[in-house]
Amino acid sequence: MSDRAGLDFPRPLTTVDVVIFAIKSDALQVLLVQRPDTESEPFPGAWALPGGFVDIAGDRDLEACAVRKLKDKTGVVSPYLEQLGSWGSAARDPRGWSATHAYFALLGEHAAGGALAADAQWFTIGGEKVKPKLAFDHAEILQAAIQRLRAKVEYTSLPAYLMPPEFTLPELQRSFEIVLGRPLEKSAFRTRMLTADLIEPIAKMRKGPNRPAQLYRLKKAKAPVFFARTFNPPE
Amino acid sequence: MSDRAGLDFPRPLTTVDVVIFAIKSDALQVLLVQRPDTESEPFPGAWALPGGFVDIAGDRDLEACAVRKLKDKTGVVSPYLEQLGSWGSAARDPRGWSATHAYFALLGEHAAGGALAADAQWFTIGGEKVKPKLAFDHAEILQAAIQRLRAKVEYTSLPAYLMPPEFTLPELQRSFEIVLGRPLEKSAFRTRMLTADLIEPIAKMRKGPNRPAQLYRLKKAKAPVFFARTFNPPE
DNA sequence: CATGCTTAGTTGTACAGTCCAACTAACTTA
DNA sequence: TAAGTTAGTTGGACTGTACAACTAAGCATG
Repeated sequence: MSDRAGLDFPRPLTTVDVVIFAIKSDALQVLLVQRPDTESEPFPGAWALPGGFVDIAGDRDLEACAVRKLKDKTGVVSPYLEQLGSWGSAARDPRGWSATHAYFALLGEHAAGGALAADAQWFTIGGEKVKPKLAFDHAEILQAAIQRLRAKVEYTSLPAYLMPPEFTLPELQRSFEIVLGRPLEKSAFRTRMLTADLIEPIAKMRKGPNRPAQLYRLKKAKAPVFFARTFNPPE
Repeated sequence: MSDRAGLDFPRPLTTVDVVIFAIKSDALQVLLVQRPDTESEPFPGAWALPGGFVDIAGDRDLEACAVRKLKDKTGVVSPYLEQLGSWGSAARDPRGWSATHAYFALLGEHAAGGALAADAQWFTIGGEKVKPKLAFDHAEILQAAIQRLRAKVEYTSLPAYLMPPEFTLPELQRSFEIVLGRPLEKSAFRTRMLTADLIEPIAKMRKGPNRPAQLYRLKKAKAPVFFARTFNPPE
């Protein structure tokens, strides 16, 4: 049945979905969109990850489709976009066998504060899920994205993409802690960040109610940094 | 154009491809299949990764499709199968917009020594490629798989899946070195393997021309072990 | 003004695990 | 027996994480 000489066989429905993360209100949040509330649609009115069908006439490749769908809902281009994985089966969509190519994106604080499409909204992540029940297998995809992000935060600089353009080291540490859901040891964190080729100080301090803090910014065109060792796991 | 109310729009061709690794002749090898030598097929007679179209009537999900295609060519089920990623674009296949969901598999020495389908053959990997020019974008997929495998070998126990049922520690170390393409430090390697919950000694020694070596086997139903730290990078 | 509190930044020490050199153990060959 | 080889072990140096304790720099209060 596979590798048919002709191409006249049924093909899976093919979509791209994007898990878009940001830190808002001191919490990790994800962008969801509300599906149309019409009876002819699967999961009417339910919340889902942004995404939809691949347009083979307009999308050059999968990543271009992901970039398009992200921009449709947020109006911006993400500083970090990574392919998460794909899900495909007979069971995911009542309309028939379907597959999705999932990506996850990290939005900086300023980008995440902008206007959204009318059907889009930020939701706070609790554990490995959100409050609303999600359409399709999107809860599973969201969980996979959260697990992937958290695993990579243990040994990379990924949360730097969630920061505003200028930030202090304690603020950066806080972003790691929010994603991971646990405190990190300050001196090890500082050593890690200051010895990596990642950030540079700017000639400005953050004034607050206590001691002023040095402001930093990401170095130009910065790819994520990989560290040789993870933070120690929580007990 | 996306999220169309109806489903009467063109869909991408959808395939699953599997990068199957094994160690044979003291080298990392990958299984390739030769495409049909007919003019009506794209890349006639060229070597390609095992795979092909998703059969939406017979394949429950993407992974089932991958397992089927691996078994078609090798006759066995792999002890380790991991999703690698997906590639989809207008440019990969002259027949039209297509997407593939790629997996990589690790075959133990015994499984890799068995009979193959008539069109399949093992090829030695040099650097991040093989000698033959591959069909479609399979050279790119193979490169991604090799990079993924090597990156994960720095901090996991993955090469254990490439071993025969019984092995010595120096043999296990050799498998890591073959995949990584560089020597590893013996005492650190032994500490790593013996303190992980991965292998157990059996009541048998390997007799050879020098000192006898203790034989080990993988502990039952063993998921890969993750280590907190990578081996030090080569200079 | 002094004191206490808070957060920013720093420092010395302990620890786990990687690397290296050197060693002992167990075999084979000349 | 000596030399060579591989298997297995050990002490010390190194890296970077965690911890406790400290100094620095502000603010509020009495």
